[in-house]
Amino acid sequence: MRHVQAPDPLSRAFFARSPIVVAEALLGTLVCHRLSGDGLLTATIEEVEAYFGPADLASHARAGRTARTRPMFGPPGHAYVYRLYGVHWAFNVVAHEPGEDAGAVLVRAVLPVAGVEAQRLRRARPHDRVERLGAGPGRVCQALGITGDDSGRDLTAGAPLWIAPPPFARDDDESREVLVGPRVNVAYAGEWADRPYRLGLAGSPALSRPFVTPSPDGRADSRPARHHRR
DNA sequence: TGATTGATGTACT
DNA sequence: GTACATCAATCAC
Repeated sequence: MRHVQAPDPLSRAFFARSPIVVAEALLGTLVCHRLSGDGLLTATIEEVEAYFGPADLASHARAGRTARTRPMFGPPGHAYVYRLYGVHWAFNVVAHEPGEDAGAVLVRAVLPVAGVEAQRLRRARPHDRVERLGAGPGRVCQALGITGDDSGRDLTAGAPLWIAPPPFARDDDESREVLVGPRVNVAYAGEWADRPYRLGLAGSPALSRPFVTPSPDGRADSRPARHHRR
């Protein structure tokens, strides 16, 4: 396999902003995981969700600081990994402004870049198309080999797990356009369930599911919500 | 000490 | 479209 120069990690300051700002900034960036045996696995972030502090009824921080959620209340730029439905892992990046107590960005979908075959073999369904290997929070962790052991890890310190700036220019396609919608499966969160905190790259083949915005009459709109160009 | 609950994915009809 | 695996964290006694 071709040797790949490991890119530098994003700085602490990148993550020390509002979760929704960090969420949008993370689109197109590169998750890097160096694993003994598989070498360097990388994938671009295609879809994210922002979660705020205790006031956000959809956020794990709503219950306050617990053993599980401790990383969310810690310094920005660390990983928060938790078990979902007792089956899957989900990968978050801790992000909040200085002075705020908690916040994180859930990585819902990635597109494998380096170590694609290794990522394929890690998946329960290795026959999936590359574009679908990381299309969902659980799939992200399976493909990249991220587990609960990584929770609390500093993502700004480089190997073994870090996030690097976008590796590709996206000037000439519509992937720079950002889709916006409500977060997935947080209906229990009252008014917070409807807030537009799910972001994705328009035209990405790796989205976990389509973006659909509710229209004022309550029916689903057939067109995805469009955001400004970046 | 026991019961419920998910920021889901996969297999199956 | 529906069923269900599978379990840590959390909450109700």
